[in-house]
Amino acid sequence: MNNKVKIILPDGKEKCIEKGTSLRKIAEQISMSLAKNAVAGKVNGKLVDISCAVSEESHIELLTLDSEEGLNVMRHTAAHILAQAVERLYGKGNVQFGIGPVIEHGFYYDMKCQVSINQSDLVKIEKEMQNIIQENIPIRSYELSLEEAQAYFKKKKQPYKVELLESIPANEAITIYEQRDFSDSCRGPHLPSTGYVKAFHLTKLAGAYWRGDSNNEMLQRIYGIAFARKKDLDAHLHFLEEAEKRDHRKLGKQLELFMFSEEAPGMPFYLPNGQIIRQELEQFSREAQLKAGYQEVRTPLLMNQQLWEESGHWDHYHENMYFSEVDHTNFALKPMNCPGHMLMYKQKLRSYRDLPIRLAEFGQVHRHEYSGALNGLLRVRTFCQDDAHIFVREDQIEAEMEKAIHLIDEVYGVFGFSYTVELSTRPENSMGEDAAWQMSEQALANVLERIDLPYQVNEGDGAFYGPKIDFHIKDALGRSHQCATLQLDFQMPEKFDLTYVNADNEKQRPVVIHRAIYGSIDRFFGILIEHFAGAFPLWLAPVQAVILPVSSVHQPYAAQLKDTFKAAGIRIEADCREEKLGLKLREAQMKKIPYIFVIGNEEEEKQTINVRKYGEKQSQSLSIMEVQKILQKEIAEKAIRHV
RNA sequence: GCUUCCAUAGCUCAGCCGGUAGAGCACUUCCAUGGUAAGGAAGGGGUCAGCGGUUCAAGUCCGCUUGGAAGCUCCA
Repeated sequence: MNNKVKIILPDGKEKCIEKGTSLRKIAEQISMSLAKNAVAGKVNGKLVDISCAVSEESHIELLTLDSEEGLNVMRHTAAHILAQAVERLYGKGNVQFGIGPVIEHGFYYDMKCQVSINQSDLVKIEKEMQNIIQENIPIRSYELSLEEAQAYFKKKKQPYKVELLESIPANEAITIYEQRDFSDSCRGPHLPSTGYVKAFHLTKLAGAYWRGDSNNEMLQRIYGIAFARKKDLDAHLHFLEEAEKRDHRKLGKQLELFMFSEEAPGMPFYLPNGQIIRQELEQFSREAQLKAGYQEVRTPLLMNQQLWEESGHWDHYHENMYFSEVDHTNFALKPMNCPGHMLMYKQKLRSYRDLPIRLAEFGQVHRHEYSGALNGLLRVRTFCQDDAHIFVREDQIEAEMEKAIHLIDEVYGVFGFSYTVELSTRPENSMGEDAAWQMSEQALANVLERIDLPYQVNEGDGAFYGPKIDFHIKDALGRSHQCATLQLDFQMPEKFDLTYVNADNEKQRPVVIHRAIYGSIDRFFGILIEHFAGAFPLWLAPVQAVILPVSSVHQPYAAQLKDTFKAAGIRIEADCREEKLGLKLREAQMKKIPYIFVIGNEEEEKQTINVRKYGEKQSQSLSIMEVQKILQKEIAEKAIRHV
């Protein structure tokens, strides 16, 4: 009998091994360093422990911590070590465990502990985890039948584990992973021993509902991050620090862009500096839209409840709406702009020749969000949408979608955002006929194919009234935000009985495209603050340049310059306080003002300006006209500052 | 909304085991006329988020309210 078996390595090389050889032994045969570094493996694409024996011809892959998959094995083991540490510290039987999966950059474990764990306990737990790693406890696994496993966890008083096992098919064997005093059911794989866990850190503590359902009990969740090297861990901690420095809430306060107040939770107050930026964003969008054939409109904030009942918002959305009763009539603050635009469409008879009609509005909407969901400008209860509704004939859908995509591309390009696109198709409880859905999904796909825009399909993630294309922008720290959206809608025209007269003088139903580019101007502003770390491009900067006279004798020249630049349309200030240049310069830098103009005797004599750009050390003297031209050009081009 | 944590001067924060409030920055005034990231001095500024309780005594301990932060789909 042949007790040899062939294995195929990732590079295509084949090898003959004894039947039943473990992956660890295979690694040893390949190289000592691989044997040392391999933490898990893959047999025919399936993740397995390094101790897994190979008994038939297979594709073999050995994983080290250099691969994402290997790293995730380590993170998973780290989660088990966390559970073990908690159990050691709080006593067996005092902690019930939920799930402990791997997440981006790390892991978490949900548990119910007799005594509640607080932030300062994390240090203690982390120390115990270090001990467990030091002890380098071997991790072994064995299989139990479902019944055996359930009995096992019942005995261990782990009700959540028992519940989890219920959802596993009865014929599947359950793997128990054991590391001395701790054991857990787990799909695996895991590291060979606890000592393989390298750099980790417990980051935060939070509540989490059992199985994510708010009707269930709340467990305590401990989050951790873990990396293959201390260096990677430090880099990630540095990234978190950087993100914190850029936090728009912090910068918003520092740069006096906006504020919040108890009197209106979740509703931003824009301070003069912030309002300038908002206005610029709005104006830029307005100009781009007008060029693209949109007409700007404005609809009331408050409309009667009946309208919202007709539009279907009452049914789907009234829990998120604000109401008010006046003159014995119920009114609602609009959570969306669509119904208003529908009424406008119906204002007169429309011909097929009129379409497409593109109605745009910077519409202020109110939506009641959970208090716990509020987050600076990123999640608010009132915000301004750069909303538009495009009324089209069916045959115009593709062309209009394409135009809208180009507009979005143009706008995002200005901020230096790259983006990815997702096409979401018909969801479960959707309205409308199959044919219409198929036609429209196809239309959207056609457009994306034609303009060669790569996209990902999200099956069943569309709105209940039609499919959509979402745009996700990537900011300077690599984080992704969903902003623009293009949604096809057959329901709204139906509900409002919208029609146009076709060439045969018959009434026809138009299709509506919902379109937003920034999405919420408020949220987009928040994203921009973090993207630029508060150092806005010149066209957005609330103060574009500041004049710093070296001493008070230069104040008249400062005043003259200020007038000149103001007249040229530049937002400029003169800092004429009786302070030293160094102080004024420091303050101007901290306000991230794009240009600093220093003027003294030399400049006044030659009628020049000594210009220093934000973030640069050197400065240069230029004539007034030259400086004015540079700034005007930079503003007109909406150039991005590279700081 | 729920869980945990937090709220002290305009801002950032200190304040131990409960004994009657502190720093830096900012602000005001004065001195200094200063050339590329903080010149010096003096001064004003607090219902310690709000309400209630325990106590001889509460910023501190306990409740409630308000506001804020993190998290609450990533399935052994």
